[in-house]
Amino acid sequence: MFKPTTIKDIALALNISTSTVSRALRGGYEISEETKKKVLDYAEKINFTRNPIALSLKERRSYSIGIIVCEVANVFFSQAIDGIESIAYNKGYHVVISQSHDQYEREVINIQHLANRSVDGIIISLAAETKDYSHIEKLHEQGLPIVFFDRILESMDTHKVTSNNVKGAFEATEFLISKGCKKIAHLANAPQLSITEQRKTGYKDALKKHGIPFREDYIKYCEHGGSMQGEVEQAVKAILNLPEKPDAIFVASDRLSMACLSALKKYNPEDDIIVAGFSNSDVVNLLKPSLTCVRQPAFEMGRIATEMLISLIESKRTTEKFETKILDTTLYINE
Amino acid sequence: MFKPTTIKDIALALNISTSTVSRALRGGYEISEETKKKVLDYAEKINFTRNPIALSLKERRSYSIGIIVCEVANVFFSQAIDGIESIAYNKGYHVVISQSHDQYEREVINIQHLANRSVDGIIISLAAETKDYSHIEKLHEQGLPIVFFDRILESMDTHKVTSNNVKGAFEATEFLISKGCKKIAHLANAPQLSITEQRKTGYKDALKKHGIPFREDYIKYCEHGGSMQGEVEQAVKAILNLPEKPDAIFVASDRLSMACLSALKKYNPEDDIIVAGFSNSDVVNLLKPSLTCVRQPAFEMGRIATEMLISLIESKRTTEKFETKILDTTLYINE
DNA sequence: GTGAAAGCGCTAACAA
DNA sequence: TTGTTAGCGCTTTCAC
Repeated sequence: MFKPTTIKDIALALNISTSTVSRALRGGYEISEETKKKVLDYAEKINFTRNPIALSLKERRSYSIGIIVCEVANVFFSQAIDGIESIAYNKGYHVVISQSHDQYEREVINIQHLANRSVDGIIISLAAETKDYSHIEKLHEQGLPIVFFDRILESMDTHKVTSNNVKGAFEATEFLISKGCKKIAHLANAPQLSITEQRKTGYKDALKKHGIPFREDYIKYCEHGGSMQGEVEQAVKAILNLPEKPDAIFVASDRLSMACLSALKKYNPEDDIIVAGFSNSDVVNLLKPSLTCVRQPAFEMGRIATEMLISLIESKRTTEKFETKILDTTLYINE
Repeated sequence: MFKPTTIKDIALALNISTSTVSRALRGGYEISEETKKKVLDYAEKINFTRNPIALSLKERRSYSIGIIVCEVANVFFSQAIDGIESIAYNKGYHVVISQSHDQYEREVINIQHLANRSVDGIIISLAAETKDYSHIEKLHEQGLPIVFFDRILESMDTHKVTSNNVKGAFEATEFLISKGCKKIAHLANAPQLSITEQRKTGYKDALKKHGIPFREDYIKYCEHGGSMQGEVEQAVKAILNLPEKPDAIFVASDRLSMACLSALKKYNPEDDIIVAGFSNSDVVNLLKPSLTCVRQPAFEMGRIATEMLISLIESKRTTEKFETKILDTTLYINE
């Protein structure tokens, strides 16, 4: 069996008490340089590290933060994770990643699992399916620090980080209009998501500015964020079968964008539809059909969310003022 | 502060002892149905879960497994993670993911962090940079269960899972030959990786079978697995500048494949080079230049590795017989 | 069938 | 400056 050494072993070996060892180890005040050095040297020699589990139990915190995203196989989220890690590491926190796969049930299980003090706080981007938020609200009321990013819960009073979805969507749509498109469909994420509403607003604003009438039937939603088999294909087919076939599609997410291109390749060999959409993919310049994309500052969003979370965790006062940071997107044109 | 309820609270509320509560909660023998029901109902009502940290301390195990990959933003690894999760969840284990970013230093830090009993075992795919394995060997000697997948450490006696890299590389290379290519370069990963050697072997075997002379200068290595800025571009340029310009490239990994296509698009507008390489990307059919790819059964590899690891963790006997599973790849042709 | 008590590894009063 | 002790939340002998 894997049996690590404990401070007791050190105490025994050095013939001192465990509390002395403990004090020496934690940089300690109230301890002679001599004993301290002795302990540190020995600890170094046997490659000792304190048992983080015992530490957690004692200090009632784990120095780890939980993060819940729909999936890591999504460049936006993996970049955000890198941003989160970059801060967390420096501040001595460990990062525990879990995936909801856009399913409500998985989100509930994961958050429960993380919560019960196996993490000190949570950074979350909601699952597409989630409509009921009580599992999160309950924890929040109990005092668990929670920071939202990307897909946020507007109604909850805590820190939030998003990108400027309205503006991003506006620019993408306006780009399509500038290309001469007049019949612009919108392939959207689940309607209950914050980002869906925001991106839809930007889309509508752009249409309005350019005098193009908005038509509700030009929007097709993917209730499961595109994670359900055939979901996106269905939606794209529906768009292609619209009474007046669109000449462009504005797509609301990375996953949807890729699936949309695949579907178009399959069902629209004429290749007469221009696509613009949210995507942080790094191979976007290699794609055909091509994709003009709205890029979110994912890494930066992750950084900021983590700074916010750690500040929540480490602040004694519960009366911190909460803020919502909105970061700008950039349009990356591919033709 | 976040203050979860404990069995003590339940005991107090129900006016019984903590040990009784504990017994009831864990399905217990030696307990009356009546008390058991009472406790269970109450626990249910207040949505109680046992503190996993206290449990870990007591049982000397965490019911969590650590996994170290170079990066999650890589379809092969994210699929493998999904496979790992699928088994781990069912067996009651939590999954802790960390990324080495192909850096030796990060790998060491991560594995140390995971090891000290905050996980019960580790599944690892080595970082491209890693040449010294003592950080892993030490833990292994101490009895920490370790399973390798993908990039394995041949010399360590433990369970391993890989795909049939030799065969996969052979098929990809043979495909290029079947297309009439005679000057096939090889864009390779770091030379110390197990997969690099294996894929190179398959490549050489195919050349040999078809009477094409192997030339060492046709192989370009990426020491950092492509994670270093400009690394792949350099290598591709070197390939393009070979005295006899190649008519095909066999690429050794997903990340390298994408970067290679980007570089080709930029530096080889003639588009007269056929590329085949390892990749599990799901957008591969949308790429231009196109990429014929060798797909690894990532999900399955993750599943198997996890089953192996959990069997190691749960077996009392240290004298288990170790095995190396080799799974077949499939060639996915794109033209 | 149930409770009291010890202990997992560590820290932090409190004593000495 | 150092040691003794209690306790973090839970399980598990050992009594009753």
